[in-house]
Amino acid sequence: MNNYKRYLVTSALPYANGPVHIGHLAGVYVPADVYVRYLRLRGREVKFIGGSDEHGVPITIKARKEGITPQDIVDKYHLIIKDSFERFGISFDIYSRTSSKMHHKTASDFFRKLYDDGIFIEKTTAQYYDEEAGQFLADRYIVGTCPKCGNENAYGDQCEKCGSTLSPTELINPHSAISGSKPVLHDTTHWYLPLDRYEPWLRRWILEEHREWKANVYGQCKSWLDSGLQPRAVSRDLDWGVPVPVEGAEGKVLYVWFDAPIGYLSNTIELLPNDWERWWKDEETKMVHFIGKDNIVFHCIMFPVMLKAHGGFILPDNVPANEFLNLENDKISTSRNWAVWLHEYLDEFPGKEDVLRYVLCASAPETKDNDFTWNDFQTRNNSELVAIFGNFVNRAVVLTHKYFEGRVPPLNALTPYDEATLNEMPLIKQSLENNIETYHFREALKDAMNLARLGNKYLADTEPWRLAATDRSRVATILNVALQICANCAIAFEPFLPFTTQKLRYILAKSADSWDAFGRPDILAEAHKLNEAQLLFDKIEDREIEKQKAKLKAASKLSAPAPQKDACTCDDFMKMDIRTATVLEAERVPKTDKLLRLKVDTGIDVRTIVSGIAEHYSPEDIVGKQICLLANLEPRRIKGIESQGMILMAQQPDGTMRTIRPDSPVENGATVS
RNA sequence: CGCGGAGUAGAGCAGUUGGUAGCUCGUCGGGCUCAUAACCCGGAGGUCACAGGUUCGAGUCCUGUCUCCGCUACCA
Repeated sequence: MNNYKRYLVTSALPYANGPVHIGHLAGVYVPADVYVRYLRLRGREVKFIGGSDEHGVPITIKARKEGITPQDIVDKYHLIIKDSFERFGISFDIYSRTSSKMHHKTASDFFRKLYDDGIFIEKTTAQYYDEEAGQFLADRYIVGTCPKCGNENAYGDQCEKCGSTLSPTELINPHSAISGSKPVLHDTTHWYLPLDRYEPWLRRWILEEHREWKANVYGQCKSWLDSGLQPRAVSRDLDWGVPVPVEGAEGKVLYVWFDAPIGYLSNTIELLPNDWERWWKDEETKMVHFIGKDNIVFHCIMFPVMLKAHGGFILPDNVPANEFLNLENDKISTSRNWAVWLHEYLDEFPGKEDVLRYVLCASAPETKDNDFTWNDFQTRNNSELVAIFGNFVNRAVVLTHKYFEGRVPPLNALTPYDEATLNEMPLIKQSLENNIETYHFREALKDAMNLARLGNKYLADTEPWRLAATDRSRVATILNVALQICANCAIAFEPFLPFTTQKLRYILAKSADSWDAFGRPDILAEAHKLNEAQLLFDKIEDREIEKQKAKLKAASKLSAPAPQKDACTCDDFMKMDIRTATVLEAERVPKTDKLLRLKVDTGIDVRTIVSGIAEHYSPEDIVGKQICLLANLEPRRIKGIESQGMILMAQQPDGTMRTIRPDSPVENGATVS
């Protein structure tokens, strides 16, 4: 199984339009770092490649919004990200960026090679163009009325109200989400990677030769392959990115998903300008991509096809994709600021890098989405790191200082129980190795913790403190065994908790051991002098946790009111006929989640209104209630029902809605101004 | 809508080829006192999402249903 000579490990390139948060860490960087640290410790040749992904539309939008250049954005976040990874101990051999010269050249050459080999299909299509902003619009940045349900805020690719998939040209009254202007259709030419031509090869490579891939990865690939692959555009009309290296392709750049994975290659070349080929072209190199589940198709379908089409490159041996981490029962969201940011954590919990590494690894979303809570963070620190691991080391070292002046006592006659305990260590080592090599990092970490548990149990069962006065020779043996377990912990935890093991080695006055020493009962020599005991971990108090919870809530845009809209004139407002009305009847619109069909008395007539409030009001709640109504809104058919007006609702930042109504009943049809 | 993943004790997870449901935390009881009131032992707690089916036997295989997540904005 292990005939590989070296390992090339990549982790998904974080997108440089925001800092790194715990979701990124748990999904990708912590497992990848554990893996490479383990490999290095075993003496394997390994390179760990990372970098920022700095191209793509969202960065240009963000820049426009903030009135700065895309380069300003990526410079800012690249630095924050790179710095926070370093402080957190993510041990990249290189952390570079896709805006680098090397990457531009590599990606450009890569594209050009495929172009010259006639791999691409060239197609000209009509796309919406925003003349005011001077750019073509991605589907998502075109907003208009859904032709199927009448929702005015449907996106160019999908209507979120009725869920139907759309193309931008189907939208009624389309307008640009960037400038608000009406987009026009312009012809544009793009290059497509014909994934379909590689389908038979992909089927064999993945479905037959890589059955060992994780269920989520394998299943997703199978699903894509079974539904048939389509050519995929690899260029975009945009002025931010790697220019398409073809005559007459001005104003076009490589699609960010074509460009980004090449970043792994560029960054390797940057790291090893004279030696990179060994890592990308030699069949004896094992390439592993650590990613999140949203990236599966790009790393398992697109990038391999790119590498295959280019020729001469090895392919990934495995793509261990993780699921997502939630935070306090809600999705992590950059835009809503619902996240724990790494750089802030590092500032607020100095010296506790390993606590976060531990918690994220112990509850990593390996098989399904998982939830990070601050309470869980505290519990894992206090009842696992402090109580099991830290406490065991402290007991062993304190006892040694107390009875043997801090020198490792001699190992005298072993009891069967001593031997059984020592024999456990190689078994734990074996299990830990198996788990890491099969990407089961949660279980591997549990193995390491079992070593500390073994130590605590050993001390409790042998009770050296009771024998101190009567059988010094026996106490010597017990403490020798306990200290050997400590020394083993210093190796076992090294991939997971590098800061802690460094501290532990200091306490043991020991330089780093190789992995081969793990499992051995004689790592520490007799009479070896230890340093003073110090605590590996500190308890985390309730108030620190409460502080974080409060901070999260306060920072989240959930609690921030929406910003003020652009100014409007009095005339604009007076055009609207807002009046009071009473709900006479209400019923759910079948097969919808959000819609209620209401019959209301407006004072001038009784009319039907379809309103998207079913998630906030049940029909019984609202019948008989007085409400305010925008009466002269153009009628619109929603789910086949004509809606003659709109009910005024107050929407809170968390999305919940309440009706607006007079504080005491008024006559129906009273005008509101 | 479709496709993929997930649904196992209060919480977080493991259950490989079908053969007595396990682990960690929490909880309750006991022990110990070297240790950051930490540690060790024991108990309680599960109709393995739901409904059918195959089988001597199903958490595991088959069929159907429900819920969450992804593919589909920000984003791992």
